[in-house]
Amino acid sequence: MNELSRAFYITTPIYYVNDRPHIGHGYSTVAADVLARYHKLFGVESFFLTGTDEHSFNVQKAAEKAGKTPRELVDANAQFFKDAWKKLKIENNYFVRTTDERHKEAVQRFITKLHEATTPDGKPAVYAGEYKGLYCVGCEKFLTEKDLTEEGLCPDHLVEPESLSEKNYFFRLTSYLDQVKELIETDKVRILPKERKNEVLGLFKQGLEDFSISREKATWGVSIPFDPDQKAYVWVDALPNYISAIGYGDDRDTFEKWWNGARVVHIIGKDILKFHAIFWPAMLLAAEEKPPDTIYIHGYFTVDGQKMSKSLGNVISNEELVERFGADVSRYLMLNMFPFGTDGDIRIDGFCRKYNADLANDFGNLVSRSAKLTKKPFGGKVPPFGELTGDEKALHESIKSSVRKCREQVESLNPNGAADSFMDVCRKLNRYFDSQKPWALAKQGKTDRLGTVLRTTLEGIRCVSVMAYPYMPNKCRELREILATDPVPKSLDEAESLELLIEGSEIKLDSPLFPRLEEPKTDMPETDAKESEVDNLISIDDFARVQLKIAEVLEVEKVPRTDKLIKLQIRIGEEKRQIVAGIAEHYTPDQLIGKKIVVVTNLQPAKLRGIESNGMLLAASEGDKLALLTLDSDLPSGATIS
RNA sequence: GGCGGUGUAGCUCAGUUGGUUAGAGCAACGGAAUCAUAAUCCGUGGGUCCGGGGUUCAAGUCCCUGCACCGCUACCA
Repeated sequence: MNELSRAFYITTPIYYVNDRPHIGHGYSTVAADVLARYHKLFGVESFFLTGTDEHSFNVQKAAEKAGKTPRELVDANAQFFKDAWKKLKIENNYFVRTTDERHKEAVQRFITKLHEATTPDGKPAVYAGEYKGLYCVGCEKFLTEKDLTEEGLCPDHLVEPESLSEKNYFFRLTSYLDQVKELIETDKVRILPKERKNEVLGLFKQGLEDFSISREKATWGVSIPFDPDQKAYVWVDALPNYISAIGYGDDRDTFEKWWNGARVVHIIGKDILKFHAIFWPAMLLAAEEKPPDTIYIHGYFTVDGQKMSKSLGNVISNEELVERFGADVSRYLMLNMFPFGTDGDIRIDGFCRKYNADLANDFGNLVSRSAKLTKKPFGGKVPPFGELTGDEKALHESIKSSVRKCREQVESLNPNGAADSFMDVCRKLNRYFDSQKPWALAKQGKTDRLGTVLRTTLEGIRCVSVMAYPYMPNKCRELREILATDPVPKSLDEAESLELLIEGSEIKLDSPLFPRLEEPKTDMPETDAKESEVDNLISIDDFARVQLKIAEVLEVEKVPRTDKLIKLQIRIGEEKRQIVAGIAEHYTPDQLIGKKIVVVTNLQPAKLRGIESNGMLLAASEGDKLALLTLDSDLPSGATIS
């Protein structure tokens, strides 16, 4: 395959506008930016799209709460993302917002196409239906029983969903499943990394249903053209951003160029895999457009083994990282702490260590040591070549092979591999430098040979400045200015030559390119715990709504054929109740009988595995440990907690 | 419980269609060197390639089985 022979269109997900950008968003965005910049450096025409997802009931709600119009809110929030990307030196070609008129028109056009479409088995692709279900306001979606936690709550928001029924339009996904499955099996739609392809194919086995593309109650959204009372629902609104941004609705030539003429790559996180790998290609088939070529699912990271979350207060923002390391280094570190496509853990001291090992020691120090040696014998100027030996020729070949590797790795969408390729060159240069002992040559007065060695090394560094440019555009520009060459490399080909520096031009190195950092134990980018607490504040009235009481456990029995569920008969004062809890992995029935526990008593009843649960017991957990809340000293059951 | 995945040096991982002394980066240790940002270079890993069984002239690599962890998902292919 030679994917580098055609234009390149890469996208990130559009980020939900109510979120604040953190390094999770940064990760996707930097990855896409680096890949896009590499393609440009390879001479491949590229288009890089990112943006924000701005419709939803929650946006409407948040705006009301903030006393703003939705428009004001999304304008302000979208700006946070734009600012973050600016700081990270993201060079997107376009920033799509789902509230753009242009996008909305494209969505309407897309929905109209779907509405007019007939499925392969001769049915309308879109039909009206009644949707009954459990609706979580937070998720702004209907949940199925199986989505819920053991307590019957939405797993993301931990609130009980409402029972709701409304008229919706549905997309007849089931009629396209065979086609989509084949696209994936045959890699016409390539799912990377390949383990993810299996996961998607597994979803087909489980069975998929038609999905709803509209909502009746929403007001902040795109109207359904053939039924303006309905608004487009998330997937049919969000996914078309990939085509609206390149002219699906209003510029067919541009659309042709980037959608049909380019290699279309969606970079996504695993949470939206199903929608991108299955829903999106199916809708595109119905709308008579081609599916994307590649969907790359990157990993998530945890911070010190824990999921990044507002409530844990361990969210790292892009700004914090940039403040500490600068944009370029942040870009390099974000992407290279662990392999692309797998989950990884970020440790508190990991960034510094990686920075010192790669950039300060291998890269920056190489620049310093070679530049310094040109000072005396050559007056700090680029020395001329003398006669080349086998060592220089071998080095040159070796660099060329690293450049090839760089190209291959980018072609297979692996930014880590590209970083490896230029770090390899740094190591090769350090090795070459050591083996030639230029400092000894200087003492021996072998100026001719010394010049050759230094020149070769400097040329090699220039090669690195080309290969690393997509990662660290500013640092590389700085380095190229030090080397007195064009600040911006024109093509990766420049990395294959060892004779592009201008002899006699001055090398201007005043301070280390990547100064070494102390490795602090704990003061990595500080988390915004304070801020998240402020965000989470509730009033005393809110708290008072939750009724907590002491209960005594009377009988306990494990719910058969479940891993976690346990059924408890409890006594609250004189009242007896049954509750179900997901603690079987941590407590045996015997351990629980007779215990005094804390129970939420005014929770809506829920059915778990068909067993009614009237309340929720309180327990604390961290990682895989869990402990019940009990009493410090004895009180009768039924006692209230406040 | 089902399906899928993973289990290789202290850590993160590579290991092609089974074939000579199992590799890389980081960390550690020893040495060299001293141009450099206490940076660099060289050397060092008695690793049961998770355990057990099997196929084979030959298995980290294939088959069976047990265990552990992860992902998706739950009366279910």
